[in-house]
Amino acid sequence: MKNKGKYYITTAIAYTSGKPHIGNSYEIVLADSIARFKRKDGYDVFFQTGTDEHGQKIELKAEEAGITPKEFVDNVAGTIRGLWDLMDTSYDKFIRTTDDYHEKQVQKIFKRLYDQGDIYKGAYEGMYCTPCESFWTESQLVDGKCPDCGREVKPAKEEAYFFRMSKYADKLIEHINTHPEFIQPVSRKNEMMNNFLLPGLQDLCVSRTSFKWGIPVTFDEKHVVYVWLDALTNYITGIGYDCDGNSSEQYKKYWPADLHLIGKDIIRFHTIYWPIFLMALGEPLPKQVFGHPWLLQGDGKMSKSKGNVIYADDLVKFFGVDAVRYFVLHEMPFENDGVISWELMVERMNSDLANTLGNLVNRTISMSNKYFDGIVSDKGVTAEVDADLKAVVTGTYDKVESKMDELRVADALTEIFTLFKRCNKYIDETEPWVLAKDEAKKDRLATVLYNLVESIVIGASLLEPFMPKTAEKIVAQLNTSLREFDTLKEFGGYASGTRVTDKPEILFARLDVKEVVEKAEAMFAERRAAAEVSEPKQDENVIDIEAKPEITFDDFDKMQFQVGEIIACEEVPKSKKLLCSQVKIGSQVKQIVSGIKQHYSAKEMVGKKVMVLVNLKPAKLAGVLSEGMLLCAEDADGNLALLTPEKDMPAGAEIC
RNA sequence: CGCGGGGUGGAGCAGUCUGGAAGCUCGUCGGGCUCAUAACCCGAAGGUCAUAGGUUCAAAUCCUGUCCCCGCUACCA
Repeated sequence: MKNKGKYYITTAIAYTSGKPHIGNSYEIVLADSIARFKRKDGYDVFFQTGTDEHGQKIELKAEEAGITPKEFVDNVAGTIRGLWDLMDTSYDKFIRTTDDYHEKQVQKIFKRLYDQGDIYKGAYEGMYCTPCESFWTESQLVDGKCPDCGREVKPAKEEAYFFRMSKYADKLIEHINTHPEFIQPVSRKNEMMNNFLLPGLQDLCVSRTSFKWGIPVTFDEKHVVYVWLDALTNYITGIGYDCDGNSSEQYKKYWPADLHLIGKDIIRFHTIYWPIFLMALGEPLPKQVFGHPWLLQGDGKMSKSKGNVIYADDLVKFFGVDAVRYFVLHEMPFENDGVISWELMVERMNSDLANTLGNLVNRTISMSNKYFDGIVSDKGVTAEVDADLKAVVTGTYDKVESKMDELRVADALTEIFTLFKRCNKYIDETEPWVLAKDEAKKDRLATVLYNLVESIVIGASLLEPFMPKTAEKIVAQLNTSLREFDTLKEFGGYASGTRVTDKPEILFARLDVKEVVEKAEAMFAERRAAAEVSEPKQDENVIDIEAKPEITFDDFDKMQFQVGEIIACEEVPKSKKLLCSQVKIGSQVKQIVSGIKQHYSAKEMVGKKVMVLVNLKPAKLAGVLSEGMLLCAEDADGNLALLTPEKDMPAGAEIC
């Protein structure tokens, strides 16, 4: 295979806040199939993946678990790496953002960008809600109050470091315009341009003081480096970038990356901030960023509380590694999200893997044994039908390669299965069992079987990057080895006279949908039960909420509660939650908007006597004026119940 | 009028950028075959491409309006 040059591919590094589900694991398999394909296709490939381990969320999770952040991420990073290995991925480097060399470089980079004026110290100004410890912009405020808790906010300043994005915006726009392949798929390019670049880039806050679990800024210890600046640089630190100019040979060879493979949700970071950071460092930009779609669970939302989250290792247990690889690669379309469900998984497994591929290999080997005692030889007795078979088989490599060039992995797989389907058809066309009955056609029969074996070997060789173990198994049964890509346009490489195995192994057994679904249900039920055990005393009937500060009687006395009678109620248009009620309180009628549509219909509200906070300052909700508040009790699941007097009381009665 | 994505035969999707005879896989029905994992091969039925208009010789594809679904955001008083 001639060397086609270097190819550096990366996945996004996985955030170590918890075990990734199948939707998150998809990316590594996709990247792996591309990396393996490129390697076989003559590229000098470097494939990097890893974990992103800093940030407030992790700090909190660790605290909940009662361990240090480092212990927490060590644990999760181990799980993630285990999953990647389970999926048989061939990464060359697994980087962790807590690795020494990485942290050191991030600190140097931060310092350098500061020294050269790209990062400056400023103040994050906004409205601050003390109890929530959150900053809000004017536009986020609701009626001048904290959108989270509704309490007063006050203007505040927090010292922070900012990156001068605006300085590089024009250069980036220019780059994107002159490199149409930079952002893939193209539809994302417009999104980035229209939403962020053209309206004008804001400077990015690149340091935090609100938590500790991050890389400290060397010259200002109160601050830690913003997670994205930390995380993105893994792509260069992982291969030996040095900020002082002493980068490794490896870095000089592989950078810039040929492909950053990422989820569509983080395209902004990779196509705007990351290139700008690189510009500031004077490094070349990655050649391509591909934002792949998501794999979603079809039968209901994945949720931990429902206990129906599918993990890669669950699927592997049921179907085996290669079947799972095949499924995620095949089912994932190019631009829109894909669906995964147990039913679809079984369907693919049965029709493609068991019927088309497994059965083809099995029947071919069986016939060779039955008719020739396992010896496969080319007797050179051809017929017209052979030409089309050979054309399809020898033409597949080009088709697969061109699909892979466009990163259309699912389509590439389909091309390979077209080859296998063509083989099945060939068996029907040549009818070996008929040939076998006629001694004079023995040589033709031998040739037919030879053609099949040869076709299967070529198909298996193309399949290797996607299903490595299966490809190996196939050629092992045929007593040969996988071919190099540059031989795949030639038909006839299989050594005539080779003996295939006499006991063909079933590659993929057919599965029963019902059985699989039942087993999956059982597994989820078990998982739910285990979760309940490990979280004891979450007593269903007792709810603890966060304590608020103590108040005085005077505080309490400021609030005026009265019984109100709802005399009319209607839904607020364009709103999912709001009902607008006319409430009679004494002699007056107030209009009150409440977020209870999901629990009460407008009709059943009418006539109820409820507890009302009367002297709340009026506010507009979804454009509708609300002059008070109906009081409700809320349980842990968010179910609401209106409070009504235990005995009938007249509208207007004071509650005290 | 918050932002974005989507609505293509029973199911899952492609095709939409760059208009030019509606395609793939599964399922269903009929036929063929028996080497094989009840697998394989052939054929058929089934779609007004959400909907209403417009541009065009020609629209799933471009433009406009409407309806519905899904994320995010959000009004949780």
